[in-house]
Amino acid sequence: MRRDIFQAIADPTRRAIIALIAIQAMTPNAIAENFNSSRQAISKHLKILSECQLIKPTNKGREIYYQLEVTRLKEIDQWIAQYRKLWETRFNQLDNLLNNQNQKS
Amino acid sequence: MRRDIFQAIADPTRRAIIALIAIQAMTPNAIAENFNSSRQAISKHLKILSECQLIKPTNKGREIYYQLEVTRLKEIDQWIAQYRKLWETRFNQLDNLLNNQNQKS
DNA sequence: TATATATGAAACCATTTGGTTGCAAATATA
DNA sequence: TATATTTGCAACCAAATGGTTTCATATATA
Repeated sequence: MRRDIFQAIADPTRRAIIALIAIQAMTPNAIAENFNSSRQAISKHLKILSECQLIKPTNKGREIYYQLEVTRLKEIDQWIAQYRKLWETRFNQLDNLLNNQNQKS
Repeated sequence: MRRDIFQAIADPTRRAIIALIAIQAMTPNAIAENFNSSRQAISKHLKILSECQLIKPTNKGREIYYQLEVTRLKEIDQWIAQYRKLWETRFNQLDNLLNNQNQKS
């Protein structure tokens, strides 16, 4: 099981779950009502999101509220950051230039 | 085949390929030298990256140079942006508050 | 021209993924 | 207490994924 945050956000259903509970914490049942697949399928997604700490459960009687741990998304942000300066400073044009020169491994 | 950009960057080998050719465009062989898996395995990754236009091939004789289309990563950046303001403005604390109140679907 | 090199495509395979159904445990409610 | 509700876990399954080996094609080079 790889179970890193990049793999966690790769699934569109999981991204939709993230978007849902970003507004407010929700129970598995309430989350599942927003999708066509079964509650158990959603629970599996919640498990994956929990395992990489993108969401955090809070027990309340027999219900469990899942809430977004938004700071975990900083990891993605940091990965993107190293490329952001490339598209901001037009270094990609430098790449075009390099592409027209002789190269060897 | 889902083949969207989130799925493309989910694989650690593909992220390593992106990091490699961000410096300069490279041929499949040159890229494969940096990994333990076969050239064909790398070629499959390049195909996936090409299909969602994260990289762009340029023919040069019998060689093909793959170059990063860095602007495609903006799509990830835009997805992250909607959550960035959450961790910047401490709205996640508001989530904690909501979690302690009664909720219904 | 004959040979070597660079690449992509196809066939195959083991593992992972995302889904299902069924069940058990814990908590609420009649 | 008996029943209903909420949830997680296990078993199972089809499809996707990431890898391999083999082969065909195109371009350099001897």
